[in-house]
Amino acid sequence: MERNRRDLILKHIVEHFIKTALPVGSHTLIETYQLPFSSATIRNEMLSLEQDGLLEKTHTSSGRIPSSQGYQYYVDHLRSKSVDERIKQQLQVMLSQKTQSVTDIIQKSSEILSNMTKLASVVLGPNAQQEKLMSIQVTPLENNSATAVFITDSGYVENKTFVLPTNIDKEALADCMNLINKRLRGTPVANLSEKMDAIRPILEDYIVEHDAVYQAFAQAFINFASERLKLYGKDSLFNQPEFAHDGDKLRKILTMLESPKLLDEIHLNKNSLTVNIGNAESHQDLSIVSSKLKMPGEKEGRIALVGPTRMDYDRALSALEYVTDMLEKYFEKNAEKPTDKKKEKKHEKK
Amino acid sequence: MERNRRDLILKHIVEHFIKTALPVGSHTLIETYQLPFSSATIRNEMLSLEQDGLLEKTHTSSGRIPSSQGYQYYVDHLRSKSVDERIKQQLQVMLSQKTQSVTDIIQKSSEILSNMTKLASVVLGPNAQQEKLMSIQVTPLENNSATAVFITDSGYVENKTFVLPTNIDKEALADCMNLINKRLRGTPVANLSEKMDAIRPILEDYIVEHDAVYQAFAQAFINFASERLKLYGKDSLFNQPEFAHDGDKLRKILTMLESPKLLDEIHLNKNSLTVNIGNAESHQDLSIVSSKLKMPGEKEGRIALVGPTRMDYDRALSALEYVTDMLEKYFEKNAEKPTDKKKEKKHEKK
DNA sequence: TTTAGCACTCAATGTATTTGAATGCTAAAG
DNA sequence: CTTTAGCATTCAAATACATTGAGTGCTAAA
Repeated sequence: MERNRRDLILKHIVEHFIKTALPVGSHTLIETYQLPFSSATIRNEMLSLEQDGLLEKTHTSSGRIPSSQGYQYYVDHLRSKSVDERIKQQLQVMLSQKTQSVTDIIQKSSEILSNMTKLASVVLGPNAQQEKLMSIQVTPLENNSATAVFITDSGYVENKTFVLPTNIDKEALADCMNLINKRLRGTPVANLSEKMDAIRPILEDYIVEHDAVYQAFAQAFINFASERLKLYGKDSLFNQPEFAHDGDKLRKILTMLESPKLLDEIHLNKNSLTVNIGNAESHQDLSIVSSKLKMPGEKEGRIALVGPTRMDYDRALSALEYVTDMLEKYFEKNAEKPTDKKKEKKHEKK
Repeated sequence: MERNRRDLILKHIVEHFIKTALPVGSHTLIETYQLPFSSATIRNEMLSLEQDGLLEKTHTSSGRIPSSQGYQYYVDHLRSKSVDERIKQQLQVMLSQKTQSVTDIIQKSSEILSNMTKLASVVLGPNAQQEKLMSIQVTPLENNSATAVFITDSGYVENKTFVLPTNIDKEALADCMNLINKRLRGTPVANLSEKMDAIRPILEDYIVEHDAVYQAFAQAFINFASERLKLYGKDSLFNQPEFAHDGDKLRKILTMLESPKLLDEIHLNKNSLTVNIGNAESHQDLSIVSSKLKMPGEKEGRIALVGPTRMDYDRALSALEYVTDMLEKYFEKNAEKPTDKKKEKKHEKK
């Protein structure tokens, strides 16, 4: 019974604070939640919770707000794990559409998540070790330039346009690219840069201005290696009251969202589901909730939700859990499906 | 003489306000610029300028700030047109690098502009009427999916991955794509959507799951048609004092920067160089300075600088003028250069 | 036409005072 | 031993009020 009351109070404080963004006092608590205790009792419990580091005060005579630990405890033991029906619906509708690529699906899921939780959603693609180069194509354009297009096995495309001082011989180019493709196909994109040395002689053999091509390739490979990260619903954050009147804070958040630090933080969340609360140094007032996502082809990505420390963790976590679960099931189901080897209609040349 | 003094005062007021963001009073003006008139004289002139709608007061007994018209007059008649040497240098260094594509050059120029002016820089690519489709390639991936890559004549790449419920016959696919390429090459991307009907029968002929491909193409064509716009140095805006303490305003600005309205505004600037000042409705406190840019192949783009109404117009305009001038010269020069028809080394098959 | 001088305005700043939601503690009641 | 009533206390936030100073407009003299 004792433990129960303590938890109940903490739960209410966290949830009330999440709603109002205002410190919660003993009196408010009794009134709004009709608790059968006196304010003094609540105060005693609050004192104890504070001593255990789960609550904080903004000043000596203010109400309490949850501490990082308090949020953590709430997330681990107290939240209701209720999934918004609208998310279920939207996800189902989305998944029922046919011929969508994996990327499409993840992107749309991420948008749904962001819309429903009003948080920014970050998608981290499979890392450069897991992605393999599928094909390189070079298309000559006008003006002595050409575009190189690189595709990975999961359909990620990188491209780079470059200028050749001389016109390019299309046949030589095609031959050359065939060779390079054979050499590089299947290489994890992380290792492409190392293989540059290997293809240089091939380029030299076929193309006068091999250096331009070499540079273009090198550049593209570097881009490939840099983490693929997509951000959705950044604007949701703007509407959070804590940032509304503090331009400075908002600015920091936005720079944070585009900085590599964000990635580091998400990477730190190794578990399948973790909460990372406002660690003073890197992202004050910012929390990250993230979840691993198994993708087809033994690949692994991550979806994360980013928002103010005072975010609705129950909502965010439940939504995130639900969505990643459903996606994994969907991917598994579609992988099982016997790869239909039926040939395409053969077309007789006209 | 009279006209001169008037102009001098307006010029100083505008420039002082641009520096300080504070209303300028008669006394301040004399002191900081050592003017040989009494404060009363200045006040008389200021009154007259105000009556002509070039100055404004924030309250009855405050100093003056320039009105929109005031800025406009300043820009048209008063600014010094001095180009920062650092811009000249940086641009020169950048242009001296070889084998850069047009896009690279424009992108880097835009970054230089943004850095030097501390404003956000917007690049508007050639419109969908000017860009022509160069090539379509479909690459099969694993998991029954495939990626279609579309390239325009100036090297802009669009791609779309889709899933085919059945495995794809590579030969049929290649034949089919050859046909479609022949049919569509050279089509302005704006007109691609219309031509979808024409390619449907071809797809039906060759590919069982033609609908998936059709959808993917349609989607990519829609993306193509949507304006290509790049934004650089958005963060520069954060550091502007007017936005620092007003999260709400900052938020509006940022949403504005990503909204299609921005495009409309830039499009309205038909002249080669115009200033568009804080029109109450769409973008309060925001000004756009934009310039046409002739690109190789009879194409036309636009570069714009976006910042607070109180921006350093002289600096911004001079920089923008200088950069677009230099780029156009560069493009012309490189077009003149006789297209070197020298063949590539022919490679003997091993 | 210009300027000195003066009365006046008003945002910004500073200082006190009040208010009220909260606490902690003590002592009595359950 | 737990709960509660009651009371002194704290402190941010609101309110009111006075002060300051940079600015104006106007008038009358240079």
